[in-house]
Amino acid sequence: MATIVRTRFAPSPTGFMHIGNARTALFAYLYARHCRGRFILRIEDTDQERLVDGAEAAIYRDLKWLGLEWDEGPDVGGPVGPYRCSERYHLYEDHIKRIRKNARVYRCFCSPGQLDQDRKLLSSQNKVIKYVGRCLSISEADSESRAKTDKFVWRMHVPESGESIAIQDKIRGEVKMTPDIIGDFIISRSTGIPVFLFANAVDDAVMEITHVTRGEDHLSNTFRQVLIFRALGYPEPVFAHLPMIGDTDGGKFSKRAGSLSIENLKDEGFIAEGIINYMALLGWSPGDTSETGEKFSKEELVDRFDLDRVHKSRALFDYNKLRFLNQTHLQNRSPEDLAKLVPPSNPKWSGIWKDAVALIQHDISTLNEIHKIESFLEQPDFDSSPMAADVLRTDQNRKIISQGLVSIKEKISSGSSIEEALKDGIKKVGKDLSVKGKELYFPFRMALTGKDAGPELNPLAKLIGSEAVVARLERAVEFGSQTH
RNA sequence: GACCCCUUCGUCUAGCCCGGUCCAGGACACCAGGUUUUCAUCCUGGUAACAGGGGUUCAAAUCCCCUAGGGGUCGCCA
Repeated sequence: MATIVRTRFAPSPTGFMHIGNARTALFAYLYARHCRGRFILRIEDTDQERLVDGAEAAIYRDLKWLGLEWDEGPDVGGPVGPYRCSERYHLYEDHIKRIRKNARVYRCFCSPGQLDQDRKLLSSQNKVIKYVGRCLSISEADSESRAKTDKFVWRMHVPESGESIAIQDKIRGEVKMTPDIIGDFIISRSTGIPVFLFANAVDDAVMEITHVTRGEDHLSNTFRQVLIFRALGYPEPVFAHLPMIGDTDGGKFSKRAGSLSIENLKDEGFIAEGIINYMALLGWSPGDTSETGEKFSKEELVDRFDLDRVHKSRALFDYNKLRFLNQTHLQNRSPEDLAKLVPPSNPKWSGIWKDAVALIQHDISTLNEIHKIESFLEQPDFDSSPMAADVLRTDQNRKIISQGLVSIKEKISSGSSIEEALKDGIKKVGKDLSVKGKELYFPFRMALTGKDAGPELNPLAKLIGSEAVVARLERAVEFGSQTH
């Protein structure tokens, strides 16, 4: 029986999903799909105090929006469920019992305050900070009787003299740690609920996760989890500790994590294809891209992705590159599609909206920028634009525009389309007054749009129609003469 | 403080395992030129990096050692 690759994404519902979480999910997803394996979603809600209302729903929403569909999870079920840790307590209890038989596990009655003092003392002496072992020597009989009245946690003992513990990491290779600095660690709280370290290891084992992909921040704790796997007699999974993502400002990523949440990015007008493409390139490389470019669809990523090519060092988030990649994916979409996704602010534009969107589709990096086209659909407001005044009030430009207007009107009345009329009209003034290039075109752009940048003029003219074109030019001439 | 991980253009990275083809390639950003009779799009070109120091070798971005810097962990958080 060939073992099927099983990866999981195991977020805790304590807040929004930021780009770091999402990238972890993406890598687990891509690897599973690449290997034709299974991608599992597990909600780690063992810390009831930190649960945030709606956070679990947000996880589903964001993953779905990104297109990272899971094969097993709390909502869809699966063969090794339930997939919510809070519904698996009976399983953890069984495993606590089991580990008591297989390993040195003991009750610890130390209070949190006591433990805190211990750590401070150790720290002031520049010693390794770990549990001092105060409760290790309590006899089984004493332990049993104290347990009836006192609060206690379960600790797993780590012999100091043991061999160094090695883990196999798919990204970092073999990583070793000597056991004398690990210390006896808590596996179950005084409430009876296991800590993350334990529940997470048990779940990964029972759910037969073959590849544990997670952030590098878990690397140090992995050694304890390996001890748990061994004591329980479960095979160890392959670990893949992903590099962290840092902030461009050099500051801590978490400080700006809010603005880098998936929800926020979506609100800013980024599309799933763009975000997926960008995240894949953060910490992973497809190799030589000089032939292929860096634009990849999710399917192409599934095809190429492998944990072997994940980087070891952390990557800094680069907003510019996200925008660029988002733009390339935006250019791929049909104008109809985009028009539907981003409706016009004013329903009166519904009829021409698709064509309007087509006009700026290639100039935008986010969906929200589509609305920029709306300002070109209205008569420009010259009065509030110093630049328009500068341009339209020169003698030469007034002449250019008014002569052009005459030609354009003639063309229209002789049956030309507005595009043709505008094009030929401008050409004619250019010839008559022998001006060309920017000198010729800029006055018309300003007269028609009131701006120095925007979509191509001829298609825009077609979009707004001949009446609007004439009206705008007339208004421009009038405005240009006001102070003369 | 201890331990673990990391270190190629400003940023993401290729190359590193299997030393020579690398006075280090691509992409974003930036700058310049071209196309579009403006801007943007698009095309072409340019600036820009092997953290530092020792070794090994005919030859090192690539192998070894040290130093420095960055990150992570050390919680009845995950």
